[in-house]
Amino acid sequence: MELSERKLKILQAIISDYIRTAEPVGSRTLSKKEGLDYSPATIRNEMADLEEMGYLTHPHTSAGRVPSDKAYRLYVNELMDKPELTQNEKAIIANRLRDTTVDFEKTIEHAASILSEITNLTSFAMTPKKTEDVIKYINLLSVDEETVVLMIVSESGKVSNKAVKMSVPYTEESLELLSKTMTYNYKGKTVSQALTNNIIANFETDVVAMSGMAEDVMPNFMKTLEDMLNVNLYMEGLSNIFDIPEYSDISKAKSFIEMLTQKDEITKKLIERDDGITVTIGDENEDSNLQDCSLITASYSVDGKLVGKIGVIGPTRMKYSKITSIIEYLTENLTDTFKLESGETADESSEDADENGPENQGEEINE
Amino acid sequence: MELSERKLKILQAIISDYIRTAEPVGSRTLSKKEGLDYSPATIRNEMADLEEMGYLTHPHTSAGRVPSDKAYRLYVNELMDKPELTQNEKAIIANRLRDTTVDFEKTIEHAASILSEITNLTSFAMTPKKTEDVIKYINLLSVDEETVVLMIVSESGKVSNKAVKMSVPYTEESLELLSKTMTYNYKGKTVSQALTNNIIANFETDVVAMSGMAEDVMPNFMKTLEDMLNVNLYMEGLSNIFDIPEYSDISKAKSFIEMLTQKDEITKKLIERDDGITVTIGDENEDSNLQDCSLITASYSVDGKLVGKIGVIGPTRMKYSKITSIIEYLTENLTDTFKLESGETADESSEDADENGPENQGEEINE
DNA sequence: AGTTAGCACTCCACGGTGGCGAGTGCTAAC
DNA sequence: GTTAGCACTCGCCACCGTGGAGTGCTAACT
Repeated sequence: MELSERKLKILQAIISDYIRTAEPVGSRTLSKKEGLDYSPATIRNEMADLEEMGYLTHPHTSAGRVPSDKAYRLYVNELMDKPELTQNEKAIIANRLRDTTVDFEKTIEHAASILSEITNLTSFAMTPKKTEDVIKYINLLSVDEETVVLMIVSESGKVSNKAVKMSVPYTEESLELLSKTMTYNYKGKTVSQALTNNIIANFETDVVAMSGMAEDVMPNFMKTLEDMLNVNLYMEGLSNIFDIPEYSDISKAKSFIEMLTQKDEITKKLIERDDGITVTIGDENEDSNLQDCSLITASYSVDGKLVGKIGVIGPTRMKYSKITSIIEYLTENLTDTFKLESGETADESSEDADENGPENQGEEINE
Repeated sequence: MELSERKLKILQAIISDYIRTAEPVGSRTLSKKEGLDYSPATIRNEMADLEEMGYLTHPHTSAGRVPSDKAYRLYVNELMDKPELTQNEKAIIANRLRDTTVDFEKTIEHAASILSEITNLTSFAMTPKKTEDVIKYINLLSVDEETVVLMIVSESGKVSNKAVKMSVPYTEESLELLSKTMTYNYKGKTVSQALTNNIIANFETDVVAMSGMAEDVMPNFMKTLEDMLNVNLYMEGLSNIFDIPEYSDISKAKSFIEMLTQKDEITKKLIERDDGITVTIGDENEDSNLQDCSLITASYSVDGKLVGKIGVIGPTRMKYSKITSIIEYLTENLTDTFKLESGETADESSEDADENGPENQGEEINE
């Protein structure tokens, strides 16, 4: 059976009505809609067809129709119109995003919380996976007789460090030599390359003279590199999931929250997802705990390379169009921020962040 | 009215029964208990007295008795016996705690998750408030023509850094001079002292020759110091709160989770709490969302000075005795860890962490 | 052939009812 | 002071019965 013009219209009406009200939609309600000037009976016939085709379901005989995941998929792919955000809405997002005084991590966390507040959904944001980050600079710095600080600076401007207890005496000169040798050996390599290259072995043969120092430093070097690969996940608005009617059942809510709080799992899944805006709806999600939810994620980039993810999780019955627009705009903004400022010095704007007046801060973007 | 020996016995029996079963306790049940060889009627009389004195309540006429917060308080203060953990239980905690390969932050997070798993409650752990941390060392390091890295090392071994974009040209020598001057000025001061001293103003007058560089560096210095004051809060086992019968009501559960996920608020409250083991029961908590819960917190220290907190939140009906012992042991262990290793190099044990065999890892401490 | 009115039917939601069980409070006897 | 006995209270639960919303089908209409 083909999806006639009229069927599409009806389907769209059902979907948007259901998204708005969370109530099954009946034929009478629909027939009163603008642009659907048919009797309830006619609409019922069409709905029966749509149900047969898998676009609608029926909680029980005498209830209205509810869109299926298949219907949402059609809606997202073809039916919905993605509205441009208004200037005002954009200003709210941009202002709040700029209103971060601290570092990169905090900005990401902040972005998640903005997203959650605006959408009234649970949001999350993942810092970039830094596998491809390139080592720029390695330095060892004397702190006291037995402590040095190992410091790794990467092309993306990230600085990682670790205090190292030295078991052998050292001089400023030997420290500098070791720093230079390490920089020479690893500069230009990505973090993951450096890690796979079996660093320690290489070193022992290369620079026998200071093998004692290297023995102290290298394990810490590896650990710091590993640390640099770590991805942080921030989650905000967790309690919003209680607005999903499916989770008014406590045991379901519990297992859902259990799943969401397993950051490692979530992170893995986020990494696997495609870059760009990605929507998965209901049973398109593998995880059984997610089958009543939809996920919208998008990626932002840092320095044009490293890719982080941000997104929301909510009921399949969510405002796909609006939310997609919001996330799109938010990630564009993030990417811009991290291009412009090239690294950590992203905070001159803290003084004039409220130039559009503080009255914008608390507003909410609706509909 | 006095609390006779017999009343205390009955009260204790009710409390421990109720903690175990979560069901109101009736007179018949009690009279069958070891050591309470009175008829139900006698016990009923005593219970009526206890209720009048405020130690028991009554969900409704024909239900058994339930301990009041006042009763729990009495129990915690006087009635309960704090059992020493068995060697096996201690080994489980110690082993799992040692099984952290990474840094300080991760260890704290790990401790929270251990605590949550063992107690089946929601746990949290706060990293120390570093107000009292003493600045040991400040360094500026050239990365490229326009970027330097500012690094602050503290007595407790914590290293903080920040990449700084320089708006004026600089030489290695001027960098070193600035580092030395800063170190000279701030070494020995605590982070909070340094912050209150109006650093920037001081500097402009002192070292006119490099005021351009200082103008770039000082704001970042302040921000980094502020950053050092940040306290991180980790929370684990959030979903365990659904086991509290009070929160089988969705709207209550929602507002509860809302409260718990406001990290700033929670952090503030944790900081305010006394050091050492502290138990607050039900309505002893100011927050209205916490009035059905009890909180047990304890403090651990790092380097003998900085104090962090760790604790659990659960139903007033929790196993106070067991949980107190667990938290006590855990914090002792944490304090030891951070004394021994003095700083960041806390990970040699990663290889032999499972010396007692991996079969211990999954076990749970019951009763 | 497509559309519509009419009607019987289905099923949920909701409020009331009655029996059961657990546990109490009181009284009177031990 | 302790206990047995008994009436009473209340929550829980299962069981209606009714009302409303919405459907599917059929037959009539355009």
